[in-house]
Amino acid sequence: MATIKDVAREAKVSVATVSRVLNDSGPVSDDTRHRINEVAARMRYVPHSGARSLITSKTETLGVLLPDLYGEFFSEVIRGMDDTAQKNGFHLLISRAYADRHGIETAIRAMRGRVDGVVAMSPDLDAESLLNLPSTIPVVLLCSVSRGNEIDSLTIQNCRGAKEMVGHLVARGHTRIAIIKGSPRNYDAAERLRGYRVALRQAGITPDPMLEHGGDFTEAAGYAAAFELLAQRDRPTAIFAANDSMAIGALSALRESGVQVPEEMAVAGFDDIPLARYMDPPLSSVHVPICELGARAVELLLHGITHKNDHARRRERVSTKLVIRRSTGGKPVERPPPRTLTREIASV
Amino acid sequence: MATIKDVAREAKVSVATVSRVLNDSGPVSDDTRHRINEVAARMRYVPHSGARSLITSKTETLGVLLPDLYGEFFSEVIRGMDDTAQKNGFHLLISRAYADRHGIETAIRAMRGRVDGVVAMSPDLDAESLLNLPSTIPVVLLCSVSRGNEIDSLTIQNCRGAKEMVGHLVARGHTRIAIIKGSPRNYDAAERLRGYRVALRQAGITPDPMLEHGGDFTEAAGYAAAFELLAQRDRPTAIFAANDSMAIGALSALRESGVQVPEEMAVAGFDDIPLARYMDPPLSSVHVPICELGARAVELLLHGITHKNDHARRRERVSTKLVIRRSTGGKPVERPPPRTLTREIASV
DNA sequence: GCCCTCTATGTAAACGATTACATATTTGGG
DNA sequence: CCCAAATATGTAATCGTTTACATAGAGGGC
Repeated sequence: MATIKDVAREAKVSVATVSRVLNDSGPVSDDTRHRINEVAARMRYVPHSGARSLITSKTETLGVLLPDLYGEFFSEVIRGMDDTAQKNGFHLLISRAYADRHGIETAIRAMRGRVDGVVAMSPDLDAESLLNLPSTIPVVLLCSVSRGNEIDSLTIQNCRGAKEMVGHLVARGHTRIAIIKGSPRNYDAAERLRGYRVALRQAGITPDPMLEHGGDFTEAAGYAAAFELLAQRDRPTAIFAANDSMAIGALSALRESGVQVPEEMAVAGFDDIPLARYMDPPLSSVHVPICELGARAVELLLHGITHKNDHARRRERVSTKLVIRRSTGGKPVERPPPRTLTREIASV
Repeated sequence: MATIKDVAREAKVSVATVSRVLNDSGPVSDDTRHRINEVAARMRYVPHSGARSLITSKTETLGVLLPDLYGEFFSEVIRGMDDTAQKNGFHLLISRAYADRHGIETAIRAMRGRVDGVVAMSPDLDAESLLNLPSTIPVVLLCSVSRGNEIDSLTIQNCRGAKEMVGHLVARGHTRIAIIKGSPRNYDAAERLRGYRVALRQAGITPDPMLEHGGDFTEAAGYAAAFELLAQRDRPTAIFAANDSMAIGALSALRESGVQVPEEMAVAGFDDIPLARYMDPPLSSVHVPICELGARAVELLLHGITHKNDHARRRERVSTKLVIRRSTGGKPVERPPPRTLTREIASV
């Protein structure tokens, strides 16, 4: 593979001049500049990033630490991150890591020298264990906060979103509203549960432990939970699932049980994954701009990297939006946006 | 940040000895070994990977080039890749790139020096344009083949899978079977279409162009396509969608149109995403082991990296499995696997 | 007791870039 | 026409590793 020396030799200049052309630093005559560019292109020269990072102590790479993620969320958050990173000339080094202290620390160590900063998604509530990270590099915490710690963090407006959704159910006359909770030690799950309780209290309803059912964000969990809720003596009239996957599982269970949605049971989710509107009935949900979440996380991180010194630590929150569809008996029918494909759409 | 020199000074040895301990190369007395390990741990020393890769010309990082991907596929394929990579001490540098020649080439160039090999997913049919890549590093092509080229490739058994599904529909008595095709220039889409046609011909049915409807793998496309197919004079009795997302869109459209599935119209998908079984009715599909696909791709790549010289080029294919549920009027009800959560499941 | 072979360690040269500093050439003002 | 300033280019140190080679004891066979 061609090195800068090869290019220099071929163009009959010194390596310094080649470097100047490539980085556009220092003065070079137009003549030499063109010659060097031509030679570099011809030889398909690409600077060795390792060598470069050795001397500049910059890698132009961001580390991304993710826990085990379910479909839509994973791809969307990475999409947002990658777009923003690429726009700024950065690469993404992605790694799945156990969300516990040891896992994250190991992963961050393994990345030292490879990255200029890290976005760590650790929805685990133990985030405060990240307190004394060997945080010699900037870190942005995604979907969790580090108590009392000097780490940037970015979270979803979980509590507000849940509050609004439950408020909507209350407004529609429901008083026995169940929740299918998210994974036990999960930050998002905890916040959504909090929002649920706050909304109930605000409506003068005392949260009933029997109506708070465990879950783990999977369809299977929602499916199982719905059966159990149905079997209760004093059955709820509405189910708020902490994410869409569980809501979809619940819908499936209700269907099998012959329970009409939304007439006999209203169902709501959280996340507003693309599929939500294609459910039967279309699922009311709390829209989360996942892509923007990723984008913003990278922006925060990049800011932390460039302004390493005078970078005030921040905590940001991306806002959610209530999306009401038929599963809560909301608006009539929301049609998916028409799309013209091979032929015109005839009968919509 | 601590360097090898710092450790050497602190442990009162030369850098060579430290290096030997860290890489377990060459003889070192137990005494010094322990001392160095202790010092290194205390100082939180981590070797600078750039410097290391400079001299060893290994980065222990794999590049992953992905096109715009939809949810489930994306996360699963990365899960498989990351697991296998981590097991072998490798990192993943992930980048989304336009699937065309220019995009891939640019992306691969940008990765030079950063990675030891690349998994490029370019479902675009133009894959043969990758012929004369500056392929100085091993490349594995995912979900596409490079015609006549010396590049490893790994694909899904699309044709066989589609054939089996359409065969199943035929076996159930359908003769007018429509297909909602995938994205126009997509390899998987083309192969699934081919399987569809082969199956029809084997059943003595001549493929009807009117029954081959365009699509692009999105729910919206399936939704729109279903309406159009319904509006046809000689309506099909079964719809085979080239992926599950479109099948789900189609189900939604059929529901709105008051068409009974599977009685009036059978529906089948491809991919078997987790949601498929929670649809109404549960969706028959062709199961694709996406995670394994990613894992196998990395295995192939790692083999290509270690046996750079005597590595015979390969083309592999991961096999699919027919999963029949109610949407094609198949078996009775397939229950999701029971899951024990907070409480025991009572009434399943 | 000598020499050879291990074992343990150190020295210094790479690897491929960037960049401060030095040098050579041109330009222009007086 | 001379000198300073600006422009163009080269030289060499440096970043943090690995590793071939050199060196120095220690042990053992004769």
